[in-house]
Amino acid sequence: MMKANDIIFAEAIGCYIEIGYGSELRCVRFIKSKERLKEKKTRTASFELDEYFKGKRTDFSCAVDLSGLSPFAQKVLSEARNISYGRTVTYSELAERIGSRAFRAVGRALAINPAPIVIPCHRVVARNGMGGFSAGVDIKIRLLELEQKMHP
DNA sequence: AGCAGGTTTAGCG
DNA sequence: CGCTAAACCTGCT
Repeated sequence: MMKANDIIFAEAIGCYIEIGYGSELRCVRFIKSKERLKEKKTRTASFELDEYFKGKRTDFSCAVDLSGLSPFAQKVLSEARNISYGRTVTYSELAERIGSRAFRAVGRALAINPAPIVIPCHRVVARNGMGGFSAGVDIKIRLLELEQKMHP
């Protein structure tokens, strides 16, 4: 299928989400726009994300296109997908799950995550608290709060 | 080779 | 208890 972009508004975190499609889901990114954008949903992933932000969905059916990433990064990201809704894991724990002690490299792999949320990199936190987030820690916090609220 | 990264842990003040 | 400093791996220049 050819490439296309959808846009949805995530009320829970107060910003727009752009979803890029290739042959599979290719990327997800956050848009902090003041202007009102027009929503566009042409694929299932868009609807699923929309439901997610309303707290009605806890998992995604779509595959993510990880080609182009290093084998290590692919391992990290696919393992990250196994983290269940409302749960958090530390960087070092995620590293152990893929049979490595490279917690720091894990952070690096998560930082280049092409599709946040679908690949729940926001559920990976530092041992002493929050850790970072490529799109801004504020968004990470909002996401975790959303999941906390639906999964007490 | 060398450096920096979404860390971690130990060690000192 | 809060802060600095060294260490663990991987990916880019």
